[in-house]
Amino acid sequence: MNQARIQENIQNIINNFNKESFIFDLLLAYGLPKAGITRLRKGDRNLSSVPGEISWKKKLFFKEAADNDLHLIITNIKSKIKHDQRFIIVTDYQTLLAIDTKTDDKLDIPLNELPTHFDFFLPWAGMEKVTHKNDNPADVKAAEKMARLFDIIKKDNPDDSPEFIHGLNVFLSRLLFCFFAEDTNIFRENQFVNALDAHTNADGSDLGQWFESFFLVLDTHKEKRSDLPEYLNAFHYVNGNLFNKRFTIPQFTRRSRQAIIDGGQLQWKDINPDIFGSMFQAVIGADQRGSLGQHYTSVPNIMKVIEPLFLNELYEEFNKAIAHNNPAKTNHDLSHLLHRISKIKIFDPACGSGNFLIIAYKELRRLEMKIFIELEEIEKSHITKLSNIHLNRFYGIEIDDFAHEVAMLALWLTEHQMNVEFKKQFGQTNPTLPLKDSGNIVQGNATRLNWDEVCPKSQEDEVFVLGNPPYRGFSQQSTDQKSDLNYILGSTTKLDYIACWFILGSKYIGAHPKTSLAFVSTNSITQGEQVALLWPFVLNENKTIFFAHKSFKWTNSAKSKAGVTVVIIGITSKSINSKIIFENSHEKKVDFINPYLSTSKIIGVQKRKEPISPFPKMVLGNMPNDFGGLQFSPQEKQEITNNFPETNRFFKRVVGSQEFIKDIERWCLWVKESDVDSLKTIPQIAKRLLFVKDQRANSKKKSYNIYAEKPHRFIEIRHQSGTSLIIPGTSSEKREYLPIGLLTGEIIINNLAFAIYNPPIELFGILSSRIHNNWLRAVGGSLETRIRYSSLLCYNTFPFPQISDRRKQEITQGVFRILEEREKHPDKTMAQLYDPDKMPDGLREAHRLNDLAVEQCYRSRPFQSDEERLEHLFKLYEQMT
DNA sequence: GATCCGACATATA
DNA sequence: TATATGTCGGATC
Repeated sequence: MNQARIQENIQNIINNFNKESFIFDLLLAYGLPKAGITRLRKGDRNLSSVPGEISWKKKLFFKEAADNDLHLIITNIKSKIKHDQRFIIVTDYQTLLAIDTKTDDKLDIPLNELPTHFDFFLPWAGMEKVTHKNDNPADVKAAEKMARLFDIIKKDNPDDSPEFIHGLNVFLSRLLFCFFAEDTNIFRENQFVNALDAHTNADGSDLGQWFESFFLVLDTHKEKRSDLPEYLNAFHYVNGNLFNKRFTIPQFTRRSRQAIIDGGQLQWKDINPDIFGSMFQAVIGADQRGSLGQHYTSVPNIMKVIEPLFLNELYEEFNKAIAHNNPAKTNHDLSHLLHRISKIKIFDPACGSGNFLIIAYKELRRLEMKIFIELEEIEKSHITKLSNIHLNRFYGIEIDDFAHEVAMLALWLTEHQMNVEFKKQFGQTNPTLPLKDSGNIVQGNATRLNWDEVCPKSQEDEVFVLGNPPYRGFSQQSTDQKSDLNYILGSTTKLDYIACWFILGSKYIGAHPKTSLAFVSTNSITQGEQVALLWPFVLNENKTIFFAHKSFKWTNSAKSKAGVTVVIIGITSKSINSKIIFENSHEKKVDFINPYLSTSKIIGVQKRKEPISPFPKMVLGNMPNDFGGLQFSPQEKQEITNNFPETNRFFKRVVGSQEFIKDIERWCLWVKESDVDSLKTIPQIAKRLLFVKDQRANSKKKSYNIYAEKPHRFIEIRHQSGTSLIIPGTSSEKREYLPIGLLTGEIIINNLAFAIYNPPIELFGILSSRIHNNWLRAVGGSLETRIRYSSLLCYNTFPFPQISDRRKQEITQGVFRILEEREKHPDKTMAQLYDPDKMPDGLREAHRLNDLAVEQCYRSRPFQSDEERLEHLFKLYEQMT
């Protein structure tokens, strides 16, 4: 049961309040076993015989009270209860008091406010109030410690061969296992570090040898061991292939030996295998240290993937089964579900150190436990309950050798943790040692491997592909990554590297009836030019997007978080009627989700060289490619013109997005060929020209090299004198209107904005209209969530009808109204004028009138909503293309 | 020659 | 450190 459902349940209790059933309804709302609650109600499970009191072992002590001193009553109860009841509740049905006996948290609220405090009782639903489960400083500390240890050992062993590095990776993961084992009852407490400390020399000289024999012991059955000192023989057989290969063990020194002993002092049981593995990923490459853990996926984000991908559906089946009034039916359905979840395969083709696999494993084990609890309630049987969810149905591909070692290790550690949880509940469990098979984690390049070989599937297999593959924009990709993309697509492309995973994932799903996929991805594959490039390769063979999380900012608890905005996309070939869009923690059921993650019936808008509407040409501003050399701040310019007043004529104002929006003064050199010689006589300018010349000459690009000989000029010049319409290339998404402007005089627009030279005035009105804004947001690119204008994608594709001169005049009048309103605030920048909270009323009204005039051109009936505007635009777009 | 993008970049409070 | 909001020129077509 998820939290939203629980909250809904509680709201229902309050809305249809019933004194008699309140407490039982409350327990039901959290998904506690129905059969148990029924028996509690009948009385045979109630440990209290006092009327108005309900006492349920480990769960609840409830008391109805008419007295006015509820506080006194609850304190009294707290001091007397003896069946480990988690919550005490006392109420007079006006006020509700509650105590969480485990955390000592208290609740004191009017009863009708219960829905907003529903989280207080979440432990009933198996959700502990761990405030920052994913913000564990212990993980970071441990990772840093391991990184230091790695450095020390590396320094003492200057061997860079791949074999040695691999051996070191394996050694570190074994060490991690030992640390963890002695803190979590796999070994005895401190058994490993004590043994090491007592039986090796302080200078580290014999430590390598000791590890060699120690690992051999862990890999040998107790019966097969002989002549071992008692302290070594006391270690259990571990197996699981963790210790079965021989590698060169590094040399140790006093320092590295001490570092290992110090490592044992950490509280390893506080560490989450879900996260800590990711931290260690960056241990190896010193160049990655700064970005330690930047890219690991936090538990909440993993949940955003696995819940809609499969977990919610499994819980639906679970809830349906326990809702039967017929125990035999419930029993049957639950057994079926048990079987189903034991057969599920989970596959992460970019698994890193296995976070997704670990969380998925944990969630399946938890569901399995809940099913066992329900079955127990029904049967009171003593069938042997042992988990049937095995690590060998978890698959992964990881390119990094160390991460892949850690992934296998972390899966074992998680299995152990779940076994401990299981034992607490059922008194027995599968033994942790000797370790069984771990997950099927393959080390390799996922873009080159055959996924069907890594995770084979029969027609009956239910497979869920998930993960957070690497993102890399086209100009950041390495040569190898480019050839990976090329290999998959058969041609060069401007797609992000993650496209490999979507395309291969789609191929892997094929037409398989029981396979779905969901990845966390950079949002740029759902915007701008990439949409039309990527999605035809993905949404083939009846595949659809069946859920999507719209753009949200990437976060985790790493020190320096990756700067990216992400989406989550689920794809399947199953036919699913109602798709779900998640946005700002709200979900919306829809019929269709397009690759922009909205609901219009549009697949992808392609870049166009020419406008489809009767518009003049829009061009990118003038591109300096000057490495900063040809542009000057007012101070820099003044320094020169003060000394050489005749140089004033060489400078012109230059405007990009920022200069226009924030009214920033900036100057550039803009000269005729004939003036170049006199330019060179000014020392400050000559210096700049030399700089530009050098930079251009050193560029990899031939076209830049050519212009090294003309360092006084911008490389690409498109300027025309007269009036120009400026459209900023990037602008905040918070603004209701795109701030555009008319520039007069010789102002140079640079490549950070677009220009229409000597435009018809009504174009100003059309491009600043709400309906055009809708279009940009729908089909344009973006920088994270900022609006990014582009001529080919936004302007040339914008459908606008041919209009009469009268209409043109109406719009032109509106434009003048907007300009007048702006002029009333000469001291304000565009950023201030278009701040959605502070926009002057007059300006807003002028825009409203402009919108009306523009929208009149499409149809006489006014549009009711943005959705309606977009529908209309898409229809028109299809007609016009 | 022209342009769209960034597991971003940078200023500001 | 968190928040707000747009640089610059590389790589590709």
